[in-house]
Amino acid sequence: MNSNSKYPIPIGELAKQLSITTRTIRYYEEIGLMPEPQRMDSGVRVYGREEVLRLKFILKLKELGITLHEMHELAEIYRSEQSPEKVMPRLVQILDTHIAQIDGKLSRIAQLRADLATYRHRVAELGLTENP
Amino acid sequence: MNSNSKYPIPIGELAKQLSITTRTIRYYEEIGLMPEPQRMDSGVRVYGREEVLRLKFILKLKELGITLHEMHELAEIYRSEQSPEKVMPRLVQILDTHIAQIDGKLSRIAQLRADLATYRHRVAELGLTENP
DNA sequence: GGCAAGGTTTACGTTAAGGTAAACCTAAAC
DNA sequence: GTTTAGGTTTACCTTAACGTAAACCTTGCC
Repeated sequence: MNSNSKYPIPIGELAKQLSITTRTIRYYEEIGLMPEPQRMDSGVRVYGREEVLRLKFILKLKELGITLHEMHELAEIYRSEQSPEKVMPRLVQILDTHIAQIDGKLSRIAQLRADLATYRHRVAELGLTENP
Repeated sequence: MNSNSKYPIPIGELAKQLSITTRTIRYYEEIGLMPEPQRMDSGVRVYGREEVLRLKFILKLKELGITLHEMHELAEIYRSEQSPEKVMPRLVQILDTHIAQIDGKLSRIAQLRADLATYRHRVAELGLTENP
């Protein structure tokens, strides 16, 4: 075991590790999703383990289609309640809403795809043409 | 049977019927997704059955997450090939791509939801907090 | 000492899919 | 004849999530 100085990590390296840009990290700070980090004497932002975990979670949720706005809402709940127990229901609710939407869209698009395969010769009638 | 003058239909009524705004219809024309329609003497746009079908199809695809850009691509293929047979493969391909993306997202988000239910008490570690 | 790498802040640019407003026209209604 | 409803074009505004550029600073390196 080593206290292998992985942390604190400067913004540039963190960005590189997560395959995002420093702009993105600063942007999340700008809109209040990320906390104001420690700075080096030169003013460079450096991040600790906590903040890195938080950022990773943000990226994960984003990848799943949760908007930064929704995350902000969750962060607000946490900030005012200081309890994960209060955050969970809302997070689950948001996830369920997304799941429902995605699920519906998936079945409808699959249905359309099936219809197209069956009625291949009738594409024209679906309106992709101006000539009957 | 009546030639129940449903067509040609002026832009305002069409918009109302489809629950969109006239701006949207004009926008689709602007970007070349809808053809330039007939006009009344006053200059008002009027649409025939063909164009209405086309617009409905556009709205359907849009609802399913197909971008206007992708539709434009399909329209281009049709315009140059003049054959639905040429359009179909690309349309199916686009749909498949979307299905794959949606499907992946759906399973990942469902997985996260399940994880949250199981590790409810560990939300903090997921980074939604700044305090270990 | 000088420059290149990598920061900093401030601020304007971008994309998608329209919204909204201004200035004008015309047809129907009162 | 003038208000009202519904068009027309032109053109700037909006939101999300950053990109990009300008002007400046600090640190390591030759």
